[in-house]
Amino acid sequence: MGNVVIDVLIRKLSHSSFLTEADHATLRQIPLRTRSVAANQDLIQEGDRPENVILILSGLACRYKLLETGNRPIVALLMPGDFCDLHVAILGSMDHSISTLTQCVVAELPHEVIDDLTEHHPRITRALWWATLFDEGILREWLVSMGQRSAQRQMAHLFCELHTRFLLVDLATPNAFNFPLTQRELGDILGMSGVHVNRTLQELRAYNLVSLKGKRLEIPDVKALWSYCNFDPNYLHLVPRVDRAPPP
Amino acid sequence: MGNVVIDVLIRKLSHSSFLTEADHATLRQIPLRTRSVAANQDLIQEGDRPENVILILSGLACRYKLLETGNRPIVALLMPGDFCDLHVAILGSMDHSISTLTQCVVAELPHEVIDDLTEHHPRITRALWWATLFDEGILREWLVSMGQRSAQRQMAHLFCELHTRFLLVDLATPNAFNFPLTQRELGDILGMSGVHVNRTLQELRAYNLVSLKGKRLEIPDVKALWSYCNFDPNYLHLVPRVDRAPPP
DNA sequence: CGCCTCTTTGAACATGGTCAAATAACGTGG
DNA sequence: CCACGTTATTTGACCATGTTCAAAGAGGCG
Repeated sequence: MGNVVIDVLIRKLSHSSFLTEADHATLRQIPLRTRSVAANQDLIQEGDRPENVILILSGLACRYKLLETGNRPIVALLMPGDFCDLHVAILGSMDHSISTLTQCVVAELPHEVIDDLTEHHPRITRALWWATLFDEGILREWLVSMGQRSAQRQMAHLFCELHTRFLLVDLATPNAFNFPLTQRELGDILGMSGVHVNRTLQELRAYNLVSLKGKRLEIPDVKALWSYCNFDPNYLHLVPRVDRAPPP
Repeated sequence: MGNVVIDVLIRKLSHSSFLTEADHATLRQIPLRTRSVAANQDLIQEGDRPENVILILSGLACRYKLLETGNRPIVALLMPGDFCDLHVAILGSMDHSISTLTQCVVAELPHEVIDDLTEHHPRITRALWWATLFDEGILREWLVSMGQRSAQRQMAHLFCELHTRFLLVDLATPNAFNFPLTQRELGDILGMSGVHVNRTLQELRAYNLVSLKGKRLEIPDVKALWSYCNFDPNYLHLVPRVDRAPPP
């Protein structure tokens, strides 16, 4: 019964601890138009005023800005369960572009669906707001990483974060996850050249902190990696919140 | 009649183009408890679960994270009209701290006020949401700046942004604004050492792009500064939005 | 005046970028 | 399955940008 592809959204939003079973049912009743998109295709471009809200169902995508230099800094990674452009309903137009990094399956939700949810389902609304603030916390942490951490620790920190986020949507094992990006793309995320990404990666490998081969990242000792880069997942707001439990 | 100190909030939110005169009146009726806070005092600390939402009425404050290294990267500047912690109502706890940079006057709003607004005033809710997304856009741009722009252009870009933001709340002239930060603090924003801030500033001065003396920043030729760093205020979403005008 | 903080300067050093080329991996068509 | 072209990874050498450490001026404020 209902809509099973949206389960990945439910799985993510459940970490906000706002949703009830009834809300899950509501979400599962949303009619979805899904489509498959090849790798390296723009889903949305800067300046667009899209009619639909796009939800990633599978694959990896990114937010990026195109600079005059030709560089293409990546300012966010989007994974299954993430919305691309919830905020366009409020802001009116995109201030950045979104592209797939791998082949993706996405769902398109008409704005009316979102409007209806925000009108009639306060708990779901809060969960959606939680999701945008989740993204904002990540953005702050990336800014700190970029400004303050060494290349090695910055990269290690990113790996810790991605591991945690992939675990959220059941896309990681306790010690590994698929990491389909090229080193060049990883450099666009970390703000460093492809060459330096390569050297940094080799150092982390030499320390036995990670191994990246065949598009799969293995973390032999998660605790060791966490402590190497002082990873504290607090900014992801996943711990059970003691107060403000969802109303019955 | 009503509450004049909240005008700075109204002035900022008016740029979202969601609010009507009736909404302005609603906001002016909010009872405010204001207090003055000295410079360099924490308003909120990481991990706090504050009862009230804090609104800056005058002065400058910042979001920052305290690192193991003792460094204190600043991840946002808060100016009059900005909320400190709207998102705590959703996330439950702070993932960063907030400190004053100068003496500030702040207002404290009980969460119930926010809850009431979000319950009964959809246009105000959208304007508040707009404000959080405004912050997120800035965060993305800071990330791009940090990762991609040279020290000079990164600093120039920050000055352009601050000038624009101060203009929004009538705290800048067409060519200048008060800039009370030390070079060390500016370094915490830009992710560079105090020494390098000094040298970078001197270069911008030598190019006649800015002059910073006596805590006041002058921009002799705004267009020149914009084009020097390719500043495009699009990410601040201030242009009138063609669709989705506020309902009558 | 005297103290403290902020700004400025210099010199040595470290980190990461750029350029160029070699090697490896991947996908496609034969 | 192999040959080929293409893209990704790896390596080396040199260069640019920004850091660190140390110390000298300038300002602000009691």
